[in-house]
Amino acid sequence: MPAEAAPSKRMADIVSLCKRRGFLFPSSEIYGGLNGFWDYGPLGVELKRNIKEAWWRDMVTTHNELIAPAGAPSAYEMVGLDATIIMHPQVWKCSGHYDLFHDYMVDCRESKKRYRYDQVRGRWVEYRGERVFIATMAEAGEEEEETLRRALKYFKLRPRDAGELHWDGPFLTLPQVQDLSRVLGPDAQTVGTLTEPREFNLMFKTYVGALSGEENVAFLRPETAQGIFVNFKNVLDSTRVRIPFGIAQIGKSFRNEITPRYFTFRSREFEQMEIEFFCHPQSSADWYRYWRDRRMEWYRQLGLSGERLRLREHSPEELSHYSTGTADIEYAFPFLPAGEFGELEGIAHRGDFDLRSHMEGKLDPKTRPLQLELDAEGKPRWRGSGKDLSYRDELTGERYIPHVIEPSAGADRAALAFLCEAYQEDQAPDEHGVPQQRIVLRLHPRLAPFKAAVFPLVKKDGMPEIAQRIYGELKKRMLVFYDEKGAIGRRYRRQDEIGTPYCITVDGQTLVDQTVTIRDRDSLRQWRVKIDDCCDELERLIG
RNA sequence: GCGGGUGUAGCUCAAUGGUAGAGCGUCGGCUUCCCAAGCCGAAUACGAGGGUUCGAUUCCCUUCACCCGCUCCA
Repeated sequence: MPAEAAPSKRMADIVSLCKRRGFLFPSSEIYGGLNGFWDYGPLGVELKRNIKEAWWRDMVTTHNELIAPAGAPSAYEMVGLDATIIMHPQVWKCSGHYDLFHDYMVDCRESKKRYRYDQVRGRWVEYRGERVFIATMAEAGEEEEETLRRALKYFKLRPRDAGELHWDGPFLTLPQVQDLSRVLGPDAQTVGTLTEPREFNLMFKTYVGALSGEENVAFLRPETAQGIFVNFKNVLDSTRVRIPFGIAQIGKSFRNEITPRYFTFRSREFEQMEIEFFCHPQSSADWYRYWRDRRMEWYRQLGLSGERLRLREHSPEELSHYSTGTADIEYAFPFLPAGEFGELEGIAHRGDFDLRSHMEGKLDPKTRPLQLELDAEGKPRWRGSGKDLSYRDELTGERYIPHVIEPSAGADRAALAFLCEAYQEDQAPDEHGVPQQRIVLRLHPRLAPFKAAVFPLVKKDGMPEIAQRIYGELKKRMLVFYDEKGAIGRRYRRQDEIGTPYCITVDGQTLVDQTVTIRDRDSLRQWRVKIDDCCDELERLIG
């Protein structure tokens, strides 16, 4: 193995290749680009399509509902869905995204930290005529001690002088404080460093209809999952599926990320590949384990087999309150510091939180068992649809609200991981047998943009005509590339750099015995096959 | 959002207060060759806006984008 380049260098090389070869471009680049948005070029779109198609094929179309796959508790059904990007605003209120993605934040000019407006708490204190609101982010049990400590420090007093401080009133949250100029920020030394609260809306807002007003505000979906939940009953009523079954969806989602970063890793517009798998509460834990392992295996089989891929089970503290299990499939992207991993996919046991929230109204995820979230007047914070989203088992007569296992993958992150994993610089001999550096994308043949390239060895003796005929035949079955320009070695290298797994070359012997060579990208091995067998051979190799 | 860095051809880089060079790549031609670098030729660039100046790619300001460190991360 050649020594790996430094992470940032390696990532820069990958970004450069993506640009050079047409995998990825900055969005609207001629106008200077747009932060958090990326376009897929001619090769990138093929790669991403192949990823999505592999996922859809493996999860949906080739799934046999008559047989329990290895590791699955039972056989199950899978169907697809394609919901809209803009949905009824109430969807996001009941899903929790509206509250969660709709924060007011204050910034501290001194500490450069940012806080959620409603999470900053503190209390008024007075000392020798100066009245200051000591703010803190400390935990509930520690806030008393913390504010005392910081008040003493602010007034330059010793602990034994604590009695001279006059505390005024109970703990308040920042929204209850009128004048931010007298607030000592949670990490500040001087007062009045907090900015006025500013709205941070992580959902993209738009308006339905020609008139814009608060009446017809809508949001671009921040996840595809909700389209599945709100169609749960439609799917049940129209397809005869029975639990356990899954609904799969691929589609764009939008999040107004505060800090888009790391190439396409954290983009504001991105594509998700999600399954909501509905099952009986009693078997949900088994299904969770099945999906977790199944999804991990999917990445492995498509080439993320090394130790850069890992499965990380969330610790109990990390879990949503209603979830009994969540695992992330993570990849050690080269742009991350050594030892750090970035999420490719999350597999979450979501219980009945989503269906019940859309049924009864938004549930409070902090309650257990889950209860309706109430507003200050004791009324439901967000009303549900009121529709019955429970399921009746026709055989047993049992009626229940299914539990949900959610494998949620990022298509762009997968594309990026496959690119990073595939990118290698190795040595290949030149025409004099001298090793030369070679850039090669060792993409899995299923994912490679071009499955093969077809070359005439030289541009004479009828070789181009034969090669073009082969190209025409292959083109009917797969994406292939034709090239007759320049030295043969150079043509091989060009294909190596874009991950084409096989090259078919028409040479002198072809004219004699109607065979061509097939050259393997990774081993550089060549063998001969009959022209007529070319296509079958390739399809066998690609699998 | 804060701090630091960067921005010149498709890519990687260079030079310069008097409008820019190279390597690779690309295209055309020669070569007809099984793993890029043999020959000839060609095209293509100062992120955007403003200011200073006789003149700005160069200096200043603003802005945008990318990278690094914070912050955020459902």
